[in-house]
Amino acid sequence: MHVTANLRQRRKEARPGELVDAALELFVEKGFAATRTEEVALRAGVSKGTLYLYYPSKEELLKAVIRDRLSSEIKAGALEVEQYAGSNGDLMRGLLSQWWMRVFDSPASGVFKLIITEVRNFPDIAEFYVREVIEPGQQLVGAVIERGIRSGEFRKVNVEAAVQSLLLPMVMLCLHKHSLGVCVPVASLVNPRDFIRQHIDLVMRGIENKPANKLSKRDSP
Amino acid sequence: MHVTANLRQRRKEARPGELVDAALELFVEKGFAATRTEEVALRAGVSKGTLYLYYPSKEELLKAVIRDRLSSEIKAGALEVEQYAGSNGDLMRGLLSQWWMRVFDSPASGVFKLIITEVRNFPDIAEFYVREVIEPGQQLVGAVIERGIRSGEFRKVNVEAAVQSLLLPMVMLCLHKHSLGVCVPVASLVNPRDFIRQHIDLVMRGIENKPANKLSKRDSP
DNA sequence: TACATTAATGACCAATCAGTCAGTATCTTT
DNA sequence: AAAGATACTGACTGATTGGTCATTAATGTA
Repeated sequence: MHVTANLRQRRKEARPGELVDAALELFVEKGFAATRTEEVALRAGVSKGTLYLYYPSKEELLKAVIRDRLSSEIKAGALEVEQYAGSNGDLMRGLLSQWWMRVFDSPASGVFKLIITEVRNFPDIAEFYVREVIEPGQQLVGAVIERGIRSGEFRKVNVEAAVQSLLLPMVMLCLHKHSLGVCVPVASLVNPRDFIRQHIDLVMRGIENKPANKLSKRDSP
Repeated sequence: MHVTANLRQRRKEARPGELVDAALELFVEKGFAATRTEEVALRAGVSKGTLYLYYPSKEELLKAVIRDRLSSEIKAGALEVEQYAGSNGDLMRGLLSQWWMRVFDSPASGVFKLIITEVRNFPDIAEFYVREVIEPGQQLVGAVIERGIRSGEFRKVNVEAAVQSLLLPMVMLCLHKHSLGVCVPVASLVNPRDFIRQHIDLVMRGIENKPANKLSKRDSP
């Protein structure tokens, strides 16, 4: 017989992470207001009471979700830029593909949807998000563009605008993945993997100072 | 004296539109689940009972909002393309700025947020939206690009990808307007008006076949 | 084994809210 | 002016759910 089925376990360390994982899934899936706290607890394998042992309210749980799942994704890649030595065009291509592969297929991509949907009801999340994600991200990409302009590799484009042109479609695909993409296969809209490569090529061609080459160069060592 | 203050009015024709307007505002503002039906009724200037006289349930109200506020915005502009005579580059610039001015400052921009946030809970909205908005929109922009390619004015880019690169940032700004933009002045992120102009220029430069300004190109025009 | 500590539970409560309906006010017709 | 038709109202209800807390059980300690 399954005595283990209703075995009560004490795992103080593991609970917060499991609760936050479950909450992220459900908040992204159904929205904050439509998600019941008991559902979150159940998916995390505990009872509702236990959830309130670790988080004082549903709202605090939401804030924990956003803080935890973002902080892990922010820090990576800033060093990457400082250390890189090749051309700024290649650096940019590498930086964006890297970011894309790390974020799009991870649960972190859901945080974007969470922000868009919930930030208006919880304004202090906005301040955190702008400070911790938007500004560092724009800074990073903008710095590469500026370096490219100074070196003559890039045209004198408006840096802020170019940053948006590069990043917004990528963020938008993350949103689609968790909304329309669930109902209609995303592939029928665009294949994310192919699109990102072509998008970067297209916009970078608008930024770079090269004469119009007809072929992309794939001939490095 | 203001007897008119609590004057009961019978305006069968005007109610549905007013209810849908109020619902769009509130659903975009607070989300579908967090909006109370009585709040919608009050903002529309009627009682809750009246709302249920015109819409059988909250969910049907949501579907009416999306259908009504989109159908008005879809039809415009398809003719515009057929009739235009100038260069495809100028046509595209005109088409996108036109769309942008019509949508961004109108309540219709909120529908994008509504779709992203609620479509997962109401999958039949997805099918409608893809058929009525996404596909016609992509078709339209894609057709201009294809015409430009055939005429030699544009490079042989991947049409679907180029469409996304052009449109997704514009949609994303509509989303921001109704989420982060309310908390943090959008201007501090980007000025939408300036950005759109520069965005179109940047991406179109990646699409068009012109030589890069001063630098030489291989073959003659 | 007996006792102390505390992680985990789930029945419970108070508040909220979608949807109803018996009744009221306004308009139309005669 | 009276009667009939109907747009409108708002108090009410049943169901749901965020949050609580007395109780239970797992673990550590002697």
